Amino acid sequence: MYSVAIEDYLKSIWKLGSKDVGTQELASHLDIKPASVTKMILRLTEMGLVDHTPYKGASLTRRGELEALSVVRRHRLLETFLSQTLGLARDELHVEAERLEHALSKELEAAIAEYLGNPTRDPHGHPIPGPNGELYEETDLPLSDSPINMTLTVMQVPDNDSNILSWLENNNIYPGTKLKIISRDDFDGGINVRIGLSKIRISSSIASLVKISFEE
Amino acid sequence: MYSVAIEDYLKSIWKLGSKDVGTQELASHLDIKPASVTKMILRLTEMGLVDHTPYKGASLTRRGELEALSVVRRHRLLETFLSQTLGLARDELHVEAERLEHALSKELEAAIAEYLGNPTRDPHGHPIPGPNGELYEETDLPLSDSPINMTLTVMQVPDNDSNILSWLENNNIYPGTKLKIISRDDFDGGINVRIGLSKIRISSSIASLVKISFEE
DNA sequence: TATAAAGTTTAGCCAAGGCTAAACTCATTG
DNA sequence: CAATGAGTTTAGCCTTGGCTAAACTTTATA
Repeated sequence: MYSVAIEDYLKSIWKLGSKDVGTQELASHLDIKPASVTKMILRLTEMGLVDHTPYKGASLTRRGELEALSVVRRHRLLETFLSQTLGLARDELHVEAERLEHALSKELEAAIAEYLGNPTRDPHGHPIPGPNGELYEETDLPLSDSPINMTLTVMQVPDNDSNILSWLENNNIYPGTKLKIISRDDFDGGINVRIGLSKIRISSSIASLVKISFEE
Repeated sequence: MYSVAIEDYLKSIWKLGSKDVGTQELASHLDIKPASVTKMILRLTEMGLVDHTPYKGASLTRRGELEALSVVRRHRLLETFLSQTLGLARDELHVEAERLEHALSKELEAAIAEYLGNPTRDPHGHPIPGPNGELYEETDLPLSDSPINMTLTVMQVPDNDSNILSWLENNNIYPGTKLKIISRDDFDGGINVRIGLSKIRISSSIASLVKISFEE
């Protein structure tokens, strides 16, 4: 069993992408100082969870990646479970799962997955890694890059910003929502969309966090 | 928010009774060394959670007691929740709740309590403290001290020993079970009981951990 | 009542995981 | 191509919460 701190580091590196992650980038993501990150990265390298090139950055080894996926799996299963059983709102899920994920045994993880019918998406539409780190190919596209005048299905909303999330919720945007882009504003990339009968404008920064697919 | 370690100390002191708890007793309950306990007790005293008389023992202050009750509440709510939703067996509950209890926010605690209809007993029959530390009077009696030839209702089984617990379960002894003591063996205090159609013998050590009431 | 045993505390060590301040690297860019 | 500034690392410190070994109390017993 790895410590909470180690699990958080691995999860953060995983979220920040497959390429080398910089010390500062990681530090701000974890809300700690760069010097602390360097120290921990050395330990993680020692443990074989991370590859580190000084002054360049760090990336997960296969072992580190599997551990990160395990944390992400627990997180997303918990979000799904809390949503289904307690009916927590989408914008409350993240913060609760964030702490519980570190206290979930393999057995309880399995029981929850079983109870939920082994879901592959959490309530935000994010894919849930399998018990051995299997993660299906992501084909969802950012709404900000999507074509005009096609019917799009929202597949994912962000999970970690409850302000954005409740704004989206209030505008009926969540996984499953159908919408159509009417036009794009040149000056700032904001888009105007139709959802059912209403039209709303979505800023490009938010639109880049919403993922869609073209399927029915 | 107190650390996991502090919550565990307070819970242990609470479980070990209202009188002064000795260093060694606490150490063995927490499975750490006495010297470590002394050090932590000094910190807890400093924090106003514990009263300590050197070479005599420690007891909870009111603040410490309230915090302990909060941990116990979370633990027992979690056991109840995991039992209800996932159908975990009574002997699996304790160990899972033991880690989750430290990661439960006030909000989630409230949501779970609400979902369960504010239960006052957990699946082992132990009373669940209220949100402000309210704990109703315990009137349950150890089975080992109970009178012969009366119909008794099992109210509580232990929560922390899965061996005993699964033995009891296999013999249909759990909260709600009706039974009658047929006789008591003088030589070791073991008792012979009738449960429905079957008769079994219960050792005095186990019988002292099962609590009953005389109600219907 | 002196002393041994049992229990408690103190002193000092260690690892984890933060921090600040200072030193170092590296990619610019004048 | 030297210098500057951004980013990274090192050095050294701190707290938490364990540990062992040694010192100290208290209690029980001879």
